[in-house]
Amino acid sequence: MAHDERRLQVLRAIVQDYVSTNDPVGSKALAERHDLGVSPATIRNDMAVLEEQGYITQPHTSAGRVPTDKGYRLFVDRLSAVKPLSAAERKAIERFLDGAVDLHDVLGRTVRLLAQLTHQVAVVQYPTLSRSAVRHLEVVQLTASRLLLVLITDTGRVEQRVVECPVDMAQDDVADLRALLNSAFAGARLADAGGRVPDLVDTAPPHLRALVAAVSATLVETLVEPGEDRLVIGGTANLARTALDFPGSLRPLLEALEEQVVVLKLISEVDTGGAVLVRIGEENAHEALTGASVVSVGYGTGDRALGGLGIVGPTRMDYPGNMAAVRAVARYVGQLLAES
Amino acid sequence: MAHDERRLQVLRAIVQDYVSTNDPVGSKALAERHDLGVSPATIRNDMAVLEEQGYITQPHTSAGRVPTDKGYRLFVDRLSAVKPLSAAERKAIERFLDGAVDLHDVLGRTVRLLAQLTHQVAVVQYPTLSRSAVRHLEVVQLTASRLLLVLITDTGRVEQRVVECPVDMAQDDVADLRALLNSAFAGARLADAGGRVPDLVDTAPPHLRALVAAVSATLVETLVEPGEDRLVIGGTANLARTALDFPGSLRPLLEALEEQVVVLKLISEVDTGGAVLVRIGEENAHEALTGASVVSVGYGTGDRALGGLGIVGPTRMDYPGNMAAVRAVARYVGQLLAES
DNA sequence: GGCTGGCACTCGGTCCGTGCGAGTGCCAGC
DNA sequence: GCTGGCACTCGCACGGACCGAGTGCCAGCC
Repeated sequence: MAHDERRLQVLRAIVQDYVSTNDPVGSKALAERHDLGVSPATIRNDMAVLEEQGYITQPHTSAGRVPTDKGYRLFVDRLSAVKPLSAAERKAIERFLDGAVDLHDVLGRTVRLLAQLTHQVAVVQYPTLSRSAVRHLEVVQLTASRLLLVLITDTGRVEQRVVECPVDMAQDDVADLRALLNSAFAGARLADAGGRVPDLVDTAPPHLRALVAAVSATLVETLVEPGEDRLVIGGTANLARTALDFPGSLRPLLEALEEQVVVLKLISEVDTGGAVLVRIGEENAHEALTGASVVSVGYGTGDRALGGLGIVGPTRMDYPGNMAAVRAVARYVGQLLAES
Repeated sequence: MAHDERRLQVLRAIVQDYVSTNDPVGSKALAERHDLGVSPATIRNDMAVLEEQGYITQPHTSAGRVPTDKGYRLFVDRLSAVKPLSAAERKAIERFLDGAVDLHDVLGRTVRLLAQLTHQVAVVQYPTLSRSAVRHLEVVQLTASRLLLVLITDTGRVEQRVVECPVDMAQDDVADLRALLNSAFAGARLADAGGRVPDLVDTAPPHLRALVAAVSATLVETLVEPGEDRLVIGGTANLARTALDFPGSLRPLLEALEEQVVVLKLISEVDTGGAVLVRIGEENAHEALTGASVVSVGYGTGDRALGGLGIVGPTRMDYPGNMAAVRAVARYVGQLLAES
C-alpha cells in the first residue's frame, strides 16, 4: 500500500542524505530536502517504524537516524537505480586503459582507475590460473639439476617456478622436455592439466620420465592450485579520507588488505552471471571488515570469468555510483584482455 | 672537552627517551632515568644550549624538549651504536625467507619480514633491470604480426612485453628470431644491450631484419630504460599505529607510497658501498615525507648492487634497531639471490 | 668556573558547569 | 491518518578554574 511505499521513500532519502552529508539525518531536514509531501511529524512516525524493523538506528537519543547494514541492503536491492557513468568518465576509462604494455600494466592501470573513479580502495585479481589456458611453457636450465619453468597463459599472465630435478640434464634433454611439455599442455586449461600428467609421463621416453614427472608435479602443485592467485591493490590513500567512517582504527582493515587472502575470498566469487555483488558490513563475516562494504564483479572475455575486481570502502558509500563504476571498468578490462 | 661530551649524552638521552615514550622529555625525568651525574638544573642549561644550536626544540613553553631533524641526524651519525640483532631475530629471518619459490615470492617475504621486524612500512625494489644480465629471451607468437617477448634475467626476474611487428611471420621466423636474440643478448648486461643492437640487425638474414629491429627496439626501450623498476610495499598497517607521529593526515604519505616514483628515488640510491643510508625528515626533500624518515640500503650478490630495500617511518623511530634490521635483511636477500 | 637548590612564572591539559540546539516521542485536534 | 504543538533528552561547544610539568634565572657553594 501507499503507506509502506512512503516509508521506503523515507529510507531511501535517509540513505542518500547520510551518504552525502555524513550527519545523522533528522525528520525536519528530510522534509525540507525531499518532496515527500508530508510533515516532519509524519516522517517521525515512519522513522520509528523503520527503526523498529531494524533498517535505521540512532547513534544516541536526540540525534538523527543512520542506516543500518540491513537498511543499506534494502536500499541496494530495491531502492537504488543504476547511475549511468558520464561521458567524461567513459572517456577517462578508455584513455586510462589504452596503451598498457602488458598484463601487469593493464591491471595496475585498472586498479588506479577504479580507485580514482570511486574514491575507495580498489582491488583487482589476476586472471585465475585455473580458468586460464596454457599458451606456452618455457624451460630454462639454471644449473645441471635445476630448471626455471615459465608458464605463459592465454590471458598474458606469466608465472615462473624454480624446479629442483632428481637427475642432471643435458642440453638436449631440456629441449626435449620443452617440446614434450608444450605438446602435452599447450591450449589446455590449467584446471585440466592434472589429468594429462599420467599420460604424458607414460608416453615420455624412458630417460626423461623422472624429469617430466618432477616438472609436471611442480606445474600442477604450485601453479594450478588455487590460493596462488594474486591481487593488485590500490587507492589505500582513500582510506585516510574516510577514516572517520571506521570504528576505532584503520589498522584491522589495512591488515586485512595486506593479508590478501581475506580480500581474495571476497573478490573471487565471480560466477554471478555478470551481476555486481555487494556485501555490506557484517555480511562480510570478518571482524576487520566491520563497517566496510565490498562491491565486486567478475571480469572476463566473452562468457568466461577470468577473475574478480572491486572496491572496499565504508558502508556509508555511494552504492549506485560505485556499482556502476565497478561494472563499467570490468567490462572494459574484459574487452581489453579479449583482444590480446 | 668534558663539557661538550656531556651535552651530547644529554641529546642521546633525549632521543632515546622520546623515541620510547613519545612524550617531550623534561630535565627532571632525564636526570632520573639516566646516570648523567648532574642535577636537573645543569641539564636544563645544557638543553638550552642544545636548543640554541638547533638540535632540540620545545613544542610549546612548559613542555619538555623534542629532537629536531638535525638532532636525529647527529644522533644517527655520532651517538648511536649499531644494535646487533638477537639470535631469535636472525633465526626468524632465515626461517622466513627459506622456502621461497620464485623471485616474486622472495621479495614478498622480504617485505613482510622487514615490516614485521621494524614495525614500519617496508619497501623492496625489484632487481634493477639495467644492472641485471639476460639469461634467456623467449618469443611466443600471439597472432601473425604480434609477439610476446619474455625476458628472464639472471636474478630470476621475468618481464614480458607485447610487440607489434611490421610484418607477418611464419613459425620458422619466430624460431630464428629466438635463436638470434639469444645468441646476441644471452649473458649480456641489459645496460649494454643497446650497444649490441646495430651489430645484431646488420648480421641478421635480410628477411628478418625488420623483425629483429622492431623486437630489439622494444627490448631496449621498454625494458632497459630506468623508471620501469618495480617496488613491493608492505606493512602499511603499521602506519595506523604511528599515525600520531605524522602532522595532519596520513594521506600524503599513503599517496607518495602509491606513487612509487617518489619512494623509488629514495630507495634506489644503492651505491653506498654497503652502508645503510638514513634520510631524516626534511632531508627527503618531499612534502609528503615531512616527519618521515627513510632507512635504506642496497642488496646484491657479491659486489654488485641489484636494487634497494628499506623502510619508511616517522622521524621518531628506533634508528639503531631499524638500521640493523635493514642491513641484516639486505644481506640475507643478497645471499639468497646469489644462490639461484 | 661550573654546578646546585630554590623560586617565580608560563602555559597546555583536564575537569566541570552551563547554555544551546537538534531531534525525538507523544498527544490532542483536524 | 496526518499535523502542529510541546515537553523532554542529550550531546556538544564554550568558558573559567585548577593543576602540574617544565622552564629560566639567580644567588650560593665547591
